[in-house]
Amino acid sequence: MNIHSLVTTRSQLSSPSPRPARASGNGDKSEAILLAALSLFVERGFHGTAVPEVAERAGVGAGTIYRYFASKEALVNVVFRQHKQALLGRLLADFPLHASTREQFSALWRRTAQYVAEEPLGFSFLELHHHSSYLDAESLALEQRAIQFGVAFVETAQKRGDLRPVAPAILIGIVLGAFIGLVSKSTQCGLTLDASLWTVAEQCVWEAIRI
Amino acid sequence: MNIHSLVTTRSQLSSPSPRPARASGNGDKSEAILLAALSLFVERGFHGTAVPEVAERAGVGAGTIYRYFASKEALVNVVFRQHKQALLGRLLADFPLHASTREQFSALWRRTAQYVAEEPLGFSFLELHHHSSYLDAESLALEQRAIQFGVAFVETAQKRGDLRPVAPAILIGIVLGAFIGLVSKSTQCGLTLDASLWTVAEQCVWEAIRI
Amino acid sequence: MNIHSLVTTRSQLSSPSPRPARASGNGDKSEAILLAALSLFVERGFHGTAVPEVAERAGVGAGTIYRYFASKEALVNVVFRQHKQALLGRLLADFPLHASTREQFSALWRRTAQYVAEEPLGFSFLELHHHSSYLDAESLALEQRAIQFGVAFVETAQKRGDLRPVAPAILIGIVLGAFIGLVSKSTQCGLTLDASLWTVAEQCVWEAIRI
Amino acid sequence: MNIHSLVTTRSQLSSPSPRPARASGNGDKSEAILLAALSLFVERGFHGTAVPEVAERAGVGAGTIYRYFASKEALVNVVFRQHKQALLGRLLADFPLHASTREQFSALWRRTAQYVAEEPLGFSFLELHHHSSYLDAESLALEQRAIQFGVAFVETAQKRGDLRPVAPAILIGIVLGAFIGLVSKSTQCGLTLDASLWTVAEQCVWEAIRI
DNA sequence: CATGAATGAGTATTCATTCAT
DNA sequence: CATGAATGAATACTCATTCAT
Repeated sequence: MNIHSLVTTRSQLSSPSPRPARASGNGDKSEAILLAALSLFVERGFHGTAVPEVAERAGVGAGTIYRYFASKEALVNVVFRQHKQALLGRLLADFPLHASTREQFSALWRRTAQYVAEEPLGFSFLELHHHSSYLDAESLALEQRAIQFGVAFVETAQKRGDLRPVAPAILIGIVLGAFIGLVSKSTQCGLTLDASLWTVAEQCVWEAIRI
Repeated sequence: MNIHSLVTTRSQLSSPSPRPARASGNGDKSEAILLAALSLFVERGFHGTAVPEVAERAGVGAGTIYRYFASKEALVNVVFRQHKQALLGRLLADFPLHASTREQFSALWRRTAQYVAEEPLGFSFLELHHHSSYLDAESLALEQRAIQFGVAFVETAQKRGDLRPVAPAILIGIVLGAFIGLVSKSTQCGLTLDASLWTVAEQCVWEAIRI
Repeated sequence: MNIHSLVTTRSQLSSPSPRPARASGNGDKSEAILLAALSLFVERGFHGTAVPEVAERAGVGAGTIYRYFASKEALVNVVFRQHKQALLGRLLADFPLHASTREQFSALWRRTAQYVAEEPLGFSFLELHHHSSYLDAESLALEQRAIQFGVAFVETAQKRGDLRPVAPAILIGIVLGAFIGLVSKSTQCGLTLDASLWTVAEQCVWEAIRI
Repeated sequence: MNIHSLVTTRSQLSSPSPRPARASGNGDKSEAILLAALSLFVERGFHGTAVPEVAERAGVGAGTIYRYFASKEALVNVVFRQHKQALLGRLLADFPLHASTREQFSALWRRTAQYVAEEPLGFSFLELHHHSSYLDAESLALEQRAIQFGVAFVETAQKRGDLRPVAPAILIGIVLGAFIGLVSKSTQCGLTLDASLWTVAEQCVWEAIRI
């Protein structure tokens, strides 16, 4: 699969917050539950979070959660997909297919940084936690799509001779890992990542992978 | 605190596996429990792991765990310190204080890679999981020592003019993150990290931080 | 503190059984749990009673107990206070402050006998068991009030020259002990304590303490 | 059964402490276990006491207890019988069969007081705890013998016209209860029961039952 | 639809008892 | 004999899920 086809197959990738309100208006409750679940999962992890806690933080009854989600596991999977899709959507939307690799890299980097700024909890949940014990097939498939996109980007760039000729997984691991480590460490140290720091960091990581 | 004093204060940092066998031989049970706990914590996380599961995988009775560890929390802290100390011990042992920054970086990179090769579960546990909800004071202090060492290394190298002049947390985040991302991604993709891949990756990440 | 002030400070002393039913009706469950706990604590003591046993006898799920009581210890303290208050309430209600010592003694004796007749389990629990290992501050304070009342009664009567001039604790120990021994022994022997036996016993014990 | 036959059937009633040492000398361990068990049962009750605690206080291994006693229940029954027999032995030994009722009562009262002074833990265990949930047939039989002795004493005295003509259980309950209440209350209040207090109390209780 | 009381399977932990040394 | 490490059944308590209101 090449990068072109991945970018244009943008089915059902939507951002979480400005979701089109359903006529019934119960999207409010569902959204409140998803938000409460997200923040608790980030704080205490999936197994460390009790469903009644989610209900309380969402301001709904415990039973209500089960009107919107079949189980605690179903809930965490919706949270996962909601945010994975939001991030992936941003990366793919109007992806500059014909720009230089450096410009493409910069676009990906800045879009992800933007996502971190706007959805810090979403990013923390997606990237700072281990999901292996509860993701279902649909979530895993979504994750696969994201990986394929990364691989396609790297392979295309390598063919152009812009990136080091090593296994894409290596480069992706380094870049994504560096990004996550950056966010995580600066949060840990109370360091605010402003535009200039993001730019410096982008330059650093670009140096790691470029030829 | 400078890097010299940190490196020479190498109190009680020992590797986990070749622990000096006690005459009584009951270290066996304790070790089996620690090993079982480690692998389960890696698979399912602390909160997702039940004590009886640990007992079963260790091949001991559930009650036996409490002869060696006061509680599930005490157990996870021993696991944490055991491996954090092992890793930190390797990094600090005979650290080449008078070598060039590049050589020091290489030593740290290869020693950590060596640790990953020998104790993959230990590394996964240490770096791929969120420990904030259960670490006790002693474990946090140990973690602090590791961070101080990293900061001291970076600051020393920056004074020498060898590393980019940005907040140490940024560089540490990038390097450590890249390392973790590399390990995690290659595991995910079934890619074996051999010596040459480690060397390439080291070169990549060095390019990210050097001036 | 004198007997007059104790008797008129009759705050929140209520009898357990005819508790004003709440509209919601969940007092039923709570009451069933308290009743089941009471009977089991009498039979086997606090430490000899398992929470699931209480649940089963109350006809509720084990978890339900924890919706009404924070812990097994909280439960036993509510049981204790419920019955201690009921007994103390009966003793203090409209206490004949201006009657003769003999009449006051008779009132106390008959009121306690009445309580035994109506709440035999409550009395057994209160007086036939050692509570020291689990009573909380509130329960101990209540117990203290009961003791103060007894001491005040004895001291007042001694000043009037109606009771033997020995330490109140001695007289209280004898009277209360005799009452308890009487109840306990007659239960043991299958002897029903009817009105005439109560009257005889009262006369006996009065002879023990009067001048 | 009359009092004469009971007093002369003094089979196997022995005092606990100066037990004839067995040749093997392991009576020491057994005795240490019984002593430790006694003090713990008094402090925390049977169900609140763990066997390893008994072992530790006795200064023996946990397994050793099971060389002397078949189970925790067997142990508590031996403790019970040991002390019940000791008390009963004192009461029956050289009982003044031909003295006046008043003198006989005084003997019983003072002998029991003496027992309290010498074996306070034994008395506390026997009389201040509920044993119904673990006593075996042999212990219950011993208890029956004690009761029969009391009944025989009362009936004999009643025939002589010295005690009130009410059911013996009533009088026994009052006397025994008063004795226990006295000990218990004075302990509670930190009051030392000296010879004169014992004498006063005896006079009080005698007044309760005499004609 | 929404609720939250009720539940029982599941959790961490304790403890009476056994048995290899 | 004496031990104490080992155990697993039992305990107090939690929590995902259901269902009557």
